[in-house]
Amino acid sequence: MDRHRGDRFGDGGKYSRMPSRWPSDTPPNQHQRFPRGGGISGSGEGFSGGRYHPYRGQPDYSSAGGQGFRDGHGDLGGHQMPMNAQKRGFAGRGGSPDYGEGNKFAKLFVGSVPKTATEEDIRPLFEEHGDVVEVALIKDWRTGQQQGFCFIKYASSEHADRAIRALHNQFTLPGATGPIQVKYADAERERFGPAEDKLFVASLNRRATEKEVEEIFALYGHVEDVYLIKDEMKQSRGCGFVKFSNRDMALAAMNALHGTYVMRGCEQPLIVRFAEPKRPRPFDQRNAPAFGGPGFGPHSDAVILNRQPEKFDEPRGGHVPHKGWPPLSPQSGVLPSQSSTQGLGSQTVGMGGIPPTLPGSFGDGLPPSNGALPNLAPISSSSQSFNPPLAQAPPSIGQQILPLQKSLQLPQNVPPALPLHNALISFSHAQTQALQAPMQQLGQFPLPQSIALNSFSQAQQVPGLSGQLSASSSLTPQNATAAALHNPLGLQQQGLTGVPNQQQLPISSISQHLLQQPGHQLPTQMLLQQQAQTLQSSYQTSQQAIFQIQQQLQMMQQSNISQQQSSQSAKQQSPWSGPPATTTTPASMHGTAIPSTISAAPLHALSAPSGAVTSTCNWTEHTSPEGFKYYYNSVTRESKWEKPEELTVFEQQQQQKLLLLQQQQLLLQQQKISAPQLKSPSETASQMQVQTPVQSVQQVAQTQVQPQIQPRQQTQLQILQPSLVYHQASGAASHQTVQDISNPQLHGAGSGIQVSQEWAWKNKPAGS
DNA sequence: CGACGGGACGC
DNA sequence: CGACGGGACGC
Repeated sequence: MDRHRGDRFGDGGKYSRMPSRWPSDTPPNQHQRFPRGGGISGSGEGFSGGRYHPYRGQPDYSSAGGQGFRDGHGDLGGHQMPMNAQKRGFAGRGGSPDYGEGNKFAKLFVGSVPKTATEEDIRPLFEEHGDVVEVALIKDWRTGQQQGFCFIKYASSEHADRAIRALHNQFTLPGATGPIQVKYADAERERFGPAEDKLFVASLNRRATEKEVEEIFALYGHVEDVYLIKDEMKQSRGCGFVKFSNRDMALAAMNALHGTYVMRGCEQPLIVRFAEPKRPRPFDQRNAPAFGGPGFGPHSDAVILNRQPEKFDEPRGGHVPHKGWPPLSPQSGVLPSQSSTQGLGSQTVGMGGIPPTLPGSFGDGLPPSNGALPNLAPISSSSQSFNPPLAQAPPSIGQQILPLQKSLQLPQNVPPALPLHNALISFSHAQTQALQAPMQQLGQFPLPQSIALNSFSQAQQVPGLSGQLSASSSLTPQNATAAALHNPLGLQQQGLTGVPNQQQLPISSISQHLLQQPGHQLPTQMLLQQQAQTLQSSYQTSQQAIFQIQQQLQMMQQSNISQQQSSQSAKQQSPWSGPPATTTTPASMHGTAIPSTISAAPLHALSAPSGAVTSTCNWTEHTSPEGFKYYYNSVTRESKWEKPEELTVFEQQQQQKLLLLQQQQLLLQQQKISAPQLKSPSETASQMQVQTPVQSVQQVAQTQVQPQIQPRQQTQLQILQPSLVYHQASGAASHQTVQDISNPQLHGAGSGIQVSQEWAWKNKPAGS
């Protein structure tokens, strides 16, 4: 049909794959058909290009690709939900062969296709990942010139999903200027419900690059896209969009980062919320909650009635950033032109108030160089861009804590209890961290490993430097949890102790110290009550955290299953069946290989808690831009205004689990309490949680009055509860952990750095 | 506070 | 190769 002249790229070179993807998602076979990599034409140098993710090719950390994950639409190849759930009314534009009759096909938009490409150039690549029903190279109907993009129609969305995961940003077609973009066609989007995997992010450091932003968000899931809005001068405007592979990741990130994470050089914590539709029409009923029957618009009374108080769908997280400014990949090297950065740095905050004592305190493995600012480059820094920014970057640590303070005096019409939600959310962070490592080991989790690890090791550092301690104090709890969670996975040893160099104060030792602290001097009463309240008020949020975890666990399980299957079954399978072999153990793991067996058993134990409880619910609550609640099913892609009964039931189950656990703990603790000394305030806390229903919100705010003690409690709890957490693993257990974990953060935050330091100091290794 | 690029429907 | 169809954000 339309072959085209202009053969710009004479070389028969095929697709040049982005380097980093090489190991993981190359289908075993099919190589012959589509020689990739090979001696590829260097043309596809994606790095300098202005597009996002020019860096994706960097070898450093992003090892595993985005595959192995169910994507936002909740499909994991194979099992599928009865498609019938697909709404008929709107979704399928009736009549069309494409959309009628089951809506099977899925059309993808493919961008960055060389205008000279032919179908023969394109099709094979996509056939590697699914049944291609059609390839449509779009060209201007007048000039006949190709437009540089095409549409690929797959037999089903599962195939399409696979293709997206495998190809988006992963290949550069010969002659193209950047990697191909693979996503659902606009026209398809409305069939798949709201894309709630995209976040709007503001309060970013204007000097931050897309990469840096990605690194922050990558802790919570696979970041597919980062776009920073820039002014005419190409300068970032401090806000942008982060797109995840699915909404759970997005939610996790939002939970953790919003209102808490302060980028270095910034005074305000990040604003993170679901992005509103790009199109001028914000919330057309046709798109998202499209169903619900006639007269069921956002403005109908029904909806309003359905509206709920404020469920913190967009909570603020107790996230304690790994480090204010992620250590950038070493090789990212230097900006050639320093000149271009003239005026920069001006808007960045000075070091106001924060002691400039933590030069080397950031990743990089740099030993904390005492006091010197020497390695702090002057303003010109931006060239070195990566370490130097410290120059004007006040110790992120301090900043990271500040946000928490701020969150305590939260602006918006948020109930005073809200701040404590931080706690829970931090859980999701810790959880994420905990789960990441294992998953990465499995090669299933597309997160920058180095980041997670760094977070760990950094937290462990807790060196004598007081300044850093503040950070440590806030990080430790999370890591403690992470560690705890690692345990059941058998990962703790590797994951934590496997970083001997940096680990100056292993969690275990911390815990021990904490345990050794006399605990009865605590004015616990109020605290406990407050905690109790926290428990209550944060239930909703915890639900989310729990849900996320369960999701992740599920994914892990599924991954394992598929792995097993794939390893058992013949190697010659459909190119797109099953995940890639995950044998490669990244060198970055400090040579600590994790037994491949870790996953299965413990995980099952985790996600198969006491009894046959529903582990997940595909329904999740969302808030439309207008503020109306609606519900979206990640599997069926249905969305509706009314709360699905499934969800209600699910929540009830979770609630029950919670209560159950509480009771168990109550018993457990009553026993202990009867003992001579009250050694564990946290126990009492749990007790109180049960006994004290709802306290006046005011008290919550006062929580911060008792800073130093919190950490102890927290850690203690960690130790006391592990069994519960592991074996019950129910949402309740998780919740518990979360809650307790959070406190130290809040308190540390509330009282500022000194407190944190104090705490850290007080808990320093025995000798002192 | 802030809000969207890059290419978006051929035959 | 066809073309949903209610009811209209809010600065």
